[in-house]
Amino acid sequence: MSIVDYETVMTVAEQKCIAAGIRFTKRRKQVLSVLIEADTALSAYEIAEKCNAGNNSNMPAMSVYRILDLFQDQNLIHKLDIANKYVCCAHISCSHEHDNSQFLICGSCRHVEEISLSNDAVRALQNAASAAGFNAISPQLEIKGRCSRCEQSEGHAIPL
Amino acid sequence: MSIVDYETVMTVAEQKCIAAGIRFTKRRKQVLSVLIEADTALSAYEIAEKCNAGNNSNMPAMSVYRILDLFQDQNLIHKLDIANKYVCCAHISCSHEHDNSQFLICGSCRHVEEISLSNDAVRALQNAASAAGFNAISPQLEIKGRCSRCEQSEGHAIPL
DNA sequence: GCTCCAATTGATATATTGTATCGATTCCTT
DNA sequence: AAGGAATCGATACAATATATCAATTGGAGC
Repeated sequence: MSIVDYETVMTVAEQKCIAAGIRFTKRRKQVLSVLIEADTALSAYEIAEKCNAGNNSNMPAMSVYRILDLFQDQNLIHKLDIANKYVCCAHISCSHEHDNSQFLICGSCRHVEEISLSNDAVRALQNAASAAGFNAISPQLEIKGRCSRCEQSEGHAIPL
Repeated sequence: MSIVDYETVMTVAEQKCIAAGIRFTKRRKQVLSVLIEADTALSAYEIAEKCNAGNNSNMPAMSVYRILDLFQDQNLIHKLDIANKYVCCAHISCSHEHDNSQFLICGSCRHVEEISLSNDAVRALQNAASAAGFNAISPQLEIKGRCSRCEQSEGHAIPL
């Protein structure tokens, strides 16, 4: 994140929560705020730490997990299963709906790009899955890789 | 697994280990054996349990992790990062080399299919990655879904 | 404003997955 | 048989995640 306007995202998030009949509390604002400002994926415990950095706040990891679950239900954030980390949805403030998400995750610096695959590519995956007896596949795809920054500093020494 | 001939796989694995200058010990045979006979992905601790079921064997989880690392280096097994579970490579006894692997993972029953994507599909993914600044992507792709068996018994009630 | 109820949070315990470390043992080479 | 590397045993601990139940908060209706 950090490309998108902070205020816009917070506002849209609040509206989404209200529309869903849940509260956009101080705790929840804190968590979302941390994720918006992060430029990498964060673990639940890292989010808790950042919430507690400096302030007099005391955010237990437990609460973070609860809030993360809730935000996932609202499609405000995504969990990256291959990294056990969480990112803010890059499309919160877009007007159009996104019913699928693809992520590129840098194995070195954990930087994450949320991309959009072509319909052809998605269809090719779905066809391959169907052929193997999986008609339903997850709308979320996670691809591990190495971002150009890390590739330059590391070369090809470290395998993916 | 369990489609492929048990003996063949064990023999090939032993040869691979010898060729790599490492031993194919009793412990290692036990672990590989469990993975060959499993029809789902297993966690390290599940593997340890299965090794210890019935027998007088005492396989510590620690040893399982060590052995899993070693087998991964030899490309005999794969770790499914989105599930934190391990599967036997479906191509151990194939003669040709496999430098990439794609997995379909059933979120309900954990059944795993190791598939081969078309070159076109792989290229489409790589192009999308490059466009986002990731020139190097992992040769392993994991796709969550629901196998036809579970789809029939569950319907579409449970989201992916 | 007050009350009641549901939503939210606090607090603690515990499960699951994985890594670090170091000494003991095994096994191959010479 | 001895030396040394590979393997294993044992213990500790870190990181991620879930379960549970009591306490608190915040609105809706009176």
